[in-house]
Amino acid sequence: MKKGSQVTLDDIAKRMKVSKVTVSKALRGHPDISAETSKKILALTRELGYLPNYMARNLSSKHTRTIGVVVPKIAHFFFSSVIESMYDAALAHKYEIILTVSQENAERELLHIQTLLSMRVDGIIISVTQQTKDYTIFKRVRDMGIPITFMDRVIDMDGFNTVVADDYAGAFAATEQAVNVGYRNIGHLAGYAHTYIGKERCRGFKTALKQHNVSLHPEWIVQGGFGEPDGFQGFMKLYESKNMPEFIFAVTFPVALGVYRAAEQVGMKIPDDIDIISFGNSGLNQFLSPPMSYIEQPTTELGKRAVDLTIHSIQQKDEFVPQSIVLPTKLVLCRTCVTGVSE
Amino acid sequence: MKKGSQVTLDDIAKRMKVSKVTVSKALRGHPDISAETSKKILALTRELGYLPNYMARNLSSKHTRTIGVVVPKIAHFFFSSVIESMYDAALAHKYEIILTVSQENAERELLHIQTLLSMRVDGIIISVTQQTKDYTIFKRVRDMGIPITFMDRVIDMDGFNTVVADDYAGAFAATEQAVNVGYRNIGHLAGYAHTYIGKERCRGFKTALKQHNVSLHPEWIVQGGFGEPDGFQGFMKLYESKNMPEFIFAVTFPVALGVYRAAEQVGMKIPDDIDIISFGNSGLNQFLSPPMSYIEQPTTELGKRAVDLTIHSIQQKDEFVPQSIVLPTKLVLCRTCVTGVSE
DNA sequence: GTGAAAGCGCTAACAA
DNA sequence: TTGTTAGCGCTTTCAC
Repeated sequence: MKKGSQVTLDDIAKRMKVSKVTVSKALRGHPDISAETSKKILALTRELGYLPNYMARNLSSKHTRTIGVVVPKIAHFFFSSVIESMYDAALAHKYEIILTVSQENAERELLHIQTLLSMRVDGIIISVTQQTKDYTIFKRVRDMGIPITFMDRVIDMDGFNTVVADDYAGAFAATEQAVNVGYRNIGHLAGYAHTYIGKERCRGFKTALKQHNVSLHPEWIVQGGFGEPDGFQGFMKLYESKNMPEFIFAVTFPVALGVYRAAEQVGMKIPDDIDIISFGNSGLNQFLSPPMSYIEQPTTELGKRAVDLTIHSIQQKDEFVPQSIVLPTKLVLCRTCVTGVSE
Repeated sequence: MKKGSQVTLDDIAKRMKVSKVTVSKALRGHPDISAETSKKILALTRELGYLPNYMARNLSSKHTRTIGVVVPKIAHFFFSSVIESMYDAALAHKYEIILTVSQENAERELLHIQTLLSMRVDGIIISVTQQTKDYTIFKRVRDMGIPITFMDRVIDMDGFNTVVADDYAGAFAATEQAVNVGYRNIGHLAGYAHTYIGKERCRGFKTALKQHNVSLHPEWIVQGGFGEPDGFQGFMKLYESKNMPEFIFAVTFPVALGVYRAAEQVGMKIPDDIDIISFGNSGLNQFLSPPMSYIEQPTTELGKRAVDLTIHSIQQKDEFVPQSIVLPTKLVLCRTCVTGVSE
């Protein structure tokens, strides 16, 4: 049997001696069709192994029950968790997810958005790359009437759905915890200042210091990316400056990992020689030595809410009002950032 | 602007006062069209922000340049790495990936395959769930003439493409290493015996023991799943039997993690009280304490080869010959499975 | 409750 | 080099 020989609506219609319209309606549970004909059609359909051709269906119906997703990375605890929950949420609504990966590359991101548009997805969920600066495509998508929701890595422009963790409050809580256990010399490996999460987490950090009258050392806020190598380099930069803080607030879990690796390399013990807390974690945190305290991100919730919101917007179609969802984070204490300084 | 108002081939054709066929050909770089008209068309196309409607294109062209992928999990180091490399490989061939997640659920797996079929993907790559027993859908897909390649989690039936790591040889090497450093009491947390990887890894384990004249204790081969909790339980079962091996070969990295957690809980030190090696690893292995020795799986290669092979099969279309690719693994030594027993 | 006609946006085959 | 005709498999609209 060749690929072309898939059974079609017409085949079923002919066998049943009804029109294909009847079959089409029966398959979609349209109330027009009598229970009896419906049942017969369903039976034959199953027998012949009929599978509707979505291309044809979508072409005439003008919607695809499909959501396009663009993420910067997959092999990354945060994103893989979020993505997995998106798939679950979509399934619950009988929507399909079309996932694409930008690999932190803005050009590739644009390409993927165009592909998703060509696939005529009903909505788009996106976590932008670290270097996304051109927002014209997003405006264009919105003007085309297809809802777009930004998740976690949002952009600083209004008029779009956003779903984020409470980056500010989480960073504040983490920093405050460090202060509470007695640290006064606190640094921050901060990621990129031009991204939303970089900005918000840094703001939470600074505000917490100020509110607790702890002096802020600008040279201890080091910029960089959000990955493990960035954490490593950031630590090294502090280390080589011969003027290290006692404590580091890492902007992401991978950055914190970089610190673990760097500390090991230069022979500093965590948490005694250098203490740390991070924004975000991974399932493997408990196996770190020592297990690190962290701000827990609601990954499952993030994915689910992004999907739910997008579908909601799709269904509103006409005048849709952009919504912003901010999800609470949680401070989880393990074996860092708990003892404080022995003065 | 509403969603319906996307610009179509016809719009461009009318503006250009040519037929839509000309435009269609120009867009696809068909040699029929003169360079000059082509250039003009491309320019207008860009200006109007035309994006081809893949539904329509695919409906008439009978292929989609799309590969459906079904995996049991995403938030898992092995799969997320493989998936990421699949995306890269597909991009290089200008194919799209439609990813679906079975969550280790055979029913959901079947559902996803049907969806992919409805989407008329040109080929399918699948890693089956731990409980997939019904192969009729796979035969059906094959009979429909659409290539299907199994990756890592393959089935025991011929006539399909397969891409796997050399599970047997890897398990053999791991076990042999344990023997070489002096262990004689060696156990195996083995996963499911009815799966291909479970079977092959166990076979490698047994063969290595036999070949080195190390006696095999059936009670030290404990079945279970491939996840972290399974490793935990497996360890506990051994522990509670009051008859523990000195060494454990873990069938997967998550299983090994379970052992780490269990050992910590009962107060046994790795590698002194109980030593271990695992099949597979994760980027976080170096942060374990102690870092574990492991059999490295060629995740990137696995993903790439699966995609390449699938596309190859798609392009052969007519008489396609199923191919089996076995990729070598590598023994990586860290701080377990290196010292051996102090007799 | 059922069906005929039209068309979704595109490509394939063939003419001109 | 360009255009005409037909049709992919389905849904929609409206008539019966």
